[in-house]
Amino acid sequence: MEKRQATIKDVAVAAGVSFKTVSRVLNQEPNVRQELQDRVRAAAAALGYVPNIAARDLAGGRSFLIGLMFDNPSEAYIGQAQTGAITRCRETGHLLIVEPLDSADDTQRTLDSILSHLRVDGLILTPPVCDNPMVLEAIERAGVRYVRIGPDRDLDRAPFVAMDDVAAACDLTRHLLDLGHRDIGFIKGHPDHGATSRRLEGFLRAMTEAGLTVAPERIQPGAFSFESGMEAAETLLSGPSRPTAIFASNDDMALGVMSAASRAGFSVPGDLSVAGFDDSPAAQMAWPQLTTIRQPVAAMSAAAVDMLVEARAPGRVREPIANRWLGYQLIARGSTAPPKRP
Amino acid sequence: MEKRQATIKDVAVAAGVSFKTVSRVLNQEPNVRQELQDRVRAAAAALGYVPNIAARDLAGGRSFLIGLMFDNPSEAYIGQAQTGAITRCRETGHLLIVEPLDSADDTQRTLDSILSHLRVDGLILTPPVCDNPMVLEAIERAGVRYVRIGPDRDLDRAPFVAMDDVAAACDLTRHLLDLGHRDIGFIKGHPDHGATSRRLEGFLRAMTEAGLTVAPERIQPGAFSFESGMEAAETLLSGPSRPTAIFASNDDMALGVMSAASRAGFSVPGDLSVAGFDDSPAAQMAWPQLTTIRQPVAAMSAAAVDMLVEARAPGRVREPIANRWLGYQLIARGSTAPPKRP
DNA sequence: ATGAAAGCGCTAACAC
DNA sequence: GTGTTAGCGCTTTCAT
Repeated sequence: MEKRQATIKDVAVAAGVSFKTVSRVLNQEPNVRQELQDRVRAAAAALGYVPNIAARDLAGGRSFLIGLMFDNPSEAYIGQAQTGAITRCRETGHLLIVEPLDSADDTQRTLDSILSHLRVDGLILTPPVCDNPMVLEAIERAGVRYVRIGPDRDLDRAPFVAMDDVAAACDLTRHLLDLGHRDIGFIKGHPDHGATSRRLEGFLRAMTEAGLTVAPERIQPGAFSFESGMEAAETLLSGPSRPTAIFASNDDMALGVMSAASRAGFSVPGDLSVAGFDDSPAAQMAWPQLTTIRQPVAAMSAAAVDMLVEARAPGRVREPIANRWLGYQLIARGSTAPPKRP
Repeated sequence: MEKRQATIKDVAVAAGVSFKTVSRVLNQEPNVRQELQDRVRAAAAALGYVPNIAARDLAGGRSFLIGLMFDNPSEAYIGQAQTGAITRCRETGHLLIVEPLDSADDTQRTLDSILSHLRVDGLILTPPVCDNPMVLEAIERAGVRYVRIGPDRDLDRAPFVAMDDVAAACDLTRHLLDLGHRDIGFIKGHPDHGATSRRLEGFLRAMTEAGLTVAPERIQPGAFSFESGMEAAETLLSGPSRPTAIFASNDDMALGVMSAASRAGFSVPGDLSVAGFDDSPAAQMAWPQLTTIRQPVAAMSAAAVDMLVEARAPGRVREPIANRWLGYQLIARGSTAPPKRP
């Protein structure tokens, strides 16, 4: 059988101080002499002391639990989000609770029930739940603090961590420019999504910075679907002159572009370079593989944990959490190459 | 701001009893008159009372946290396991904690650290961590109760929930027999895996029950890999007489069989029926789609939660947890059909 | 069958 | 700077 876990009092006795001083050291509160801090830490280490979460919760109102709420069709995305969150949680002494939501049964009652039993210091929401009004309302009603990952709407409603879509689109466009492309088509995303305008903005900025102007017909509407990418590509490739590269606002549309291109007799990347966005699993299955932008999912959820934990640090006033914009990763693969005719 | 959460005392006042009686009702302890039970429950419901987990933990030593530890390459498997576990956790008032392990950094120190901070009522282990000796030792050292899902080795070491491989293999064989097959080849799995012999046993049992004898050359070795399936199929299909169906001990090998068959000029299922095991994602992507056995992953993790929760029910002596064998699902798809020549 | 008292391990106010 | 005194909300004794 196990020996009884050491408590804060055991540490206090071993260090020759009052147990309150131990508490101060553990919580990094000010007003403890360096010498005592060292003694306390040494004693804690020697005893293998681990604070009792339940007691800290009961007395201090902090559960040291972080919740991850999701309702995402992509298992891979969830896996990355969990990994990133748990890694940071371990560093901060928190535990990660998962709360998968099944859009089917998410009645208001179910949500309220889940939330009333949930006792976390903060909740992380991934897309698309992070944009679900009913969920957000339930969480706010329950008075739980939350951080959204890559939200699409209502950016002022709550703190979030997101990828810098503008910079990423800018960078991806520069990749095409560096390859030698000058005439680049762009396919917009679904108009309801916030990312749509940000990606367009990044594209235009890079083009402008390169001293290029973009003809209006080079910018086609899309809807983030394979079909919409195909249709847009047909339009872009049918005119009297055609672009040497197409930047689709996501991978699904980029795949549609590749399909339309091959049907029209153009080879990728020989006759046409194609770039996507998201690095979805399909991006690697396509042939040639898609050049795209990968979201830093693990880093985003890790950052979300940080934001939540910091917001509840001892002696912290309840001030608003600042949003964070994280870097992305440009994945250059086979679907982009220098244009044949300069 | 939120109103203060109702406590057990509020419920007691509302119900006109002592708060200890409320505690008894909530914990389903004996010795409370039915009338009082009803009154307490009504009061609790009216106040929207939810027990404080931290307080229960501190006083009673139960955290109402269940941990799910995994290190599994298959995101889909993990997703199902999580869904099944969380569903049951919600019913029992528990929270689910995830502990992904990264085989790379699982030093003994890391494991001990993780486990010392983990404060759960029980741990669920999925394959392959559930067969990792270092992990099991660390958990036992930490004195944490655990249940394994689909373990492969050391079945007596700790309670587990598993699929009945023998029955499933038996059933899948019967499916082939019912289709009219009499000469069936079998490809064994990797010799190190416990499932290997169980699946063979099920196959042989069904054949025997059908009054058939199996020639030794109809049973080929394999290693659960695509290549080993291919090689085994080449052997099975090259002899003077060939089976009309092949039962591979997992999907990867079944896919190898299909590949070898088409290379040898046999069509599936026209000339040869092929059955696999596992219902891996690839089983649906193949053409024709694979007839196979699906493991009840979600049901298994739900059962694991049950076993853990029941073991800690109030007034429960610490008696051993009984293992559970769960049903499987036979997924009949296009790769199996009646034989051409009877 | 019910209630009263004690205390789980810690943090939050206060003292000194 | 450091220690003391109260609880947090519940379960556990132990009375009755």
